Amino acid sequence: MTRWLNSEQQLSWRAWLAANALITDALQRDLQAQHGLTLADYEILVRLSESPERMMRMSDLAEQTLASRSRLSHQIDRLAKHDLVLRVPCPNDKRGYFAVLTDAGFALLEQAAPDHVESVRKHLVDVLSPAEFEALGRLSDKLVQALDS
Amino acid sequence: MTRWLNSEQQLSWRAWLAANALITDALQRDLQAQHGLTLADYEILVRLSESPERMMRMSDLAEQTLASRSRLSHQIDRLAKHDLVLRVPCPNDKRGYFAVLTDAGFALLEQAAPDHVESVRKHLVDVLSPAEFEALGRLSDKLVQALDS
DNA sequence: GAAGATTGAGTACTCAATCTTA
DNA sequence: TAAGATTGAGTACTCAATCTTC
Repeated sequence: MTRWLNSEQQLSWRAWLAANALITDALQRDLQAQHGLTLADYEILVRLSESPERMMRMSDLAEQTLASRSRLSHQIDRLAKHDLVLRVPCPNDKRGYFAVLTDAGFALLEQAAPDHVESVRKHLVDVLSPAEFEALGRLSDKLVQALDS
Repeated sequence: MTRWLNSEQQLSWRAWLAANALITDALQRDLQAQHGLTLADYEILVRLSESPERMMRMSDLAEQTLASRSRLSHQIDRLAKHDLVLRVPCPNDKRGYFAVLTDAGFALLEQAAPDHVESVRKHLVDVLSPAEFEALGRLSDKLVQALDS
């Protein structure tokens, strides 16, 4: 027997869907218009910039950015074509590669970051009170934990 | 001067991003594997099924499903190719078209709906307490309201 | 045989240009 | 000129197949 959602749950569910789609689109539009990057591109640059030597193994990067390996591979192709990242073979494991952030990539990230933070604040963080935003974070984290198992 | 996010806000922000991506992917995977539909396809079928005569103007449908007109047009092409929807010219406004849910489309939706609800419960609704899920809905709704203005 | 990573074909989305009627 | 809707070209993602090294 199907346990349908009641009408309040329906509304919550649709609000969640809509918030996701609208905010993601808004952030993506800003980032694209201002710096020619997709959100996924931006995430990659951020992760690399936070890593030692500004490099990460392809598989680790895929995992952290929630992308499939295949998708990441195509994405790195595109970023490499614009000289924002570089592929370097791994000396220890000859199957592996590192993606390395170039100086140009780092420079672009430094340019984009303030605008992106502003955009995240405008569409998400500053729309809620600090307590509300924290609550949203806690709920989101709970959902993530559940999915990882 | 850029107002960066503090480290707690960073964590909340990343949790929100991750929850979005993971849950959307999980729902999409289930729907695709079980019924060969994307989430966007499903939304279209739902909206049509809830409308009088099971039909809607293309522009209204685009607005409700948060798609661009161009994207909706391509999507309806694909759904029409599988005989799940149908295009019908609007008699009052000769510029306009209706998308109409076919019997086959309705039947597929009836098949898919129970599985999809189960999937939504499993990955989202039932992971949280009723109060938590309601809170998530309220916060999401607040975000949506803000974006609409 | 399994893990790291890439490839190509098919599918889906975006953006600007276009067509038609209001 | 605006609005409703579509089109096609370019770009991005998915899935299964492949290659290489472990």
